[in-house]
Amino acid sequence: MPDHTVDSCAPHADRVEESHAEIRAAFGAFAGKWKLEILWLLSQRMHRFNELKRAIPGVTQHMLTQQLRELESDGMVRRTVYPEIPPRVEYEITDDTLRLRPVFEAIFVWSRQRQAARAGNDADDAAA
Amino acid sequence: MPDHTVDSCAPHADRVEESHAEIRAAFGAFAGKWKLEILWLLSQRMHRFNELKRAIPGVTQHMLTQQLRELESDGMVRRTVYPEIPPRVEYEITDDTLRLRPVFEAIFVWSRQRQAARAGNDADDAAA
DNA sequence: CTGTATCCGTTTAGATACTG
DNA sequence: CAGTATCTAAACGGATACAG
Repeated sequence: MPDHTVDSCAPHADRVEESHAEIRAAFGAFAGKWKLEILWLLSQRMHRFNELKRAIPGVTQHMLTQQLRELESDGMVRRTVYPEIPPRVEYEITDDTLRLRPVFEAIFVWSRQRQAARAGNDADDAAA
Repeated sequence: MPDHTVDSCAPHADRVEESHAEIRAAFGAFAGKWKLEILWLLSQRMHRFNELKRAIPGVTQHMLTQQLRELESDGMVRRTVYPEIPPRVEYEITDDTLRLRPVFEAIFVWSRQRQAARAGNDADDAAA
């Protein structure tokens, strides 16, 4: 999708500065040690609280609750409480975070290219 | 590049677990408050130390040095020292980080969709 | 210019106990 | 099950001063 809000003849420096502000804002939305991992898990499917806790080795209840609350107030995650015994709380992504899937896919591609490049370098080293 | 190490008829859960390990590793590579922003700036062009410092409002010399050293030892950034007076140090991306550009572009797309969705919701709210 | 060293406050993290 | 509350320790981050 081309950007028709900006004159495409504008000097490159303007676009870079605008991009810088944008990317800072975007990065801020998922800054936090566990947020990307939480969002990635939720982009696969809905999770209950303890499901997330088990799925993320190393996270504590304390931090998981905190990060989930921040994601919720940023509109990145929807929290649904079922008033049952025992209690059930489900976490889902919102439309905003569903659109993060291409980002995760791009990260996958990068990660695999990086591993392949390293394997290639290792092979070169071994051959040399 | 398809994954031929795994039977493509394998249950979905296997792929998800494999993906989880991959994405954790990938996230770890640019975990750190300033790393994504540094990598994004360097993906545009080479920067000198103080250029980066000026370009990243809020970063301190301390943290910038630390994060650059970590990125360097992870092979994400190349550091070149010119033994001149005054000293000159240049930071460039490596091939590994050049391939992060699609990730940044995906983040841009997401960021703009998010803003557009919010503007749309605001318009809906106003119209209702 | 490009750092390093130090001090200090904030954030993160882990452990434990307790609640609806 | 899904949290909250509290305490403590460690890691992170920022300000300042100093150095090659």
